[in-house]
Amino acid sequence: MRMAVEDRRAQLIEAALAVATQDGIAATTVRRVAEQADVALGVVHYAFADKDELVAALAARVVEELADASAAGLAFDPPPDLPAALGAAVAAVWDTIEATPAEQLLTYEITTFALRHPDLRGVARSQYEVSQAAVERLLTLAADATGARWTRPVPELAAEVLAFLDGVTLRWLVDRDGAAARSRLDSFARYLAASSRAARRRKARA
Amino acid sequence: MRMAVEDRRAQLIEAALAVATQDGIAATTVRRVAEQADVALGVVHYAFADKDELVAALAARVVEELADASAAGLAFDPPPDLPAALGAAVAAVWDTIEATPAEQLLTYEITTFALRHPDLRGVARSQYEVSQAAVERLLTLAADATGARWTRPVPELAAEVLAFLDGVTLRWLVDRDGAAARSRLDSFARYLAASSRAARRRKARA
DNA sequence: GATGAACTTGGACGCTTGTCCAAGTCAAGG
DNA sequence: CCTTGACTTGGACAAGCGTCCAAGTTCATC
Repeated sequence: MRMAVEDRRAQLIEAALAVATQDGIAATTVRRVAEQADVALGVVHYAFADKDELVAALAARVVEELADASAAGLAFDPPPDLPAALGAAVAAVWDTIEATPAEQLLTYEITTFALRHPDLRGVARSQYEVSQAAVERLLTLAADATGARWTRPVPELAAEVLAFLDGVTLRWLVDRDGAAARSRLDSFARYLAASSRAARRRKARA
Repeated sequence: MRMAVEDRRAQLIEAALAVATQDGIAATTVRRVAEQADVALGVVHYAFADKDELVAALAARVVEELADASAAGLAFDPPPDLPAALGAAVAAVWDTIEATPAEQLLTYEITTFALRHPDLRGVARSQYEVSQAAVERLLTLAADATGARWTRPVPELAAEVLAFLDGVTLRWLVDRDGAAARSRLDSFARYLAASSRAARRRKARA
């Protein structure tokens, strides 16, 4: 079917994402992408100058998806106090992760791939920028909603949360022990709550 | 030069390790390995039936190196108390990591690679088994040396340490902010120390 | 010194990869 | 209707890949 080149690009990026999610970056060849999109081989090189350009677009798309998923993680139940709110947030985030192992694996693949290709270093950086910002928002929101305050800088806390979450996720991809992962996250959530001061009844101020 | 087939295998594994460390698994082709070892192409297939067999041997070698590095991390200064001991241990481990970024990256690459190839799943598992055991030894040793006791199961603590360390390392590979990494690890070490009871003067008992 | 097993050599093979292009098809504007 | 620019097609190309093998070399053993 005939398409405008920008629409074609979008379609091919989705196709590349599908292939990469299923079989990894290494298996994401121009031909596989064309086949997935049900398109002639030449079309791909009409829409993208290089394979590198396609891969870069794919990487950017993965970061975008990461941002979407992070944003979705911000919706959690009405929390009574900070510890409970953190627990709920952690559970929500983890549910998303546990439901999408292939996407998580692809994220790590993109990271290592980017580290091997200097021109994609920016991609790896933006992965962390996006995630860091999302966690900061979540921490701030949790504190605000419960009227508590963090006793340490939120960016530092967010970086630690992110590191822990990354490590737990990667290990879970290997051992698939969801219960262990949840327990580790809960433990960390309790630690985190220790870096906050409870509300002092000034909830009605705003 | 003529060699026994097992020596040849060892040599080729080292060559493969060198190539993979420098340019990643994707760039680790049979030809590159042969060239690195300064050996004819056919030699590789005389020593290994498959490329898969070579890669499996490489992966095992990386795990082995991980074990060695972990063991080396157990040697740290005489600690006065547990928090200080943990700080010293963390610093020692981090020094090793920061000195070998390419090796760290390769470790993550091996993990994701193994996750994409079901027959290598065992490799990914043993990466964690080795690291987990090393961290457990380190935690036990630190407590023993300072006469303190952990108030939570060591395996749980070790798993959390490992997750955090993994996450911090991966992020450092991307942003190369060593100061931030150290600060995060210190923060976690303090949290860890909170899961211990100080010595009660029964040091002379043993 | 002859024999046979162990190891090396260099090249060939079929396949997949990214890239490229001439010719064809389509849709819109004059 | 015809022209023009945009998009598609199918195949070709060289390079790199893993694999294989027949012939050559080396070395220990008898």
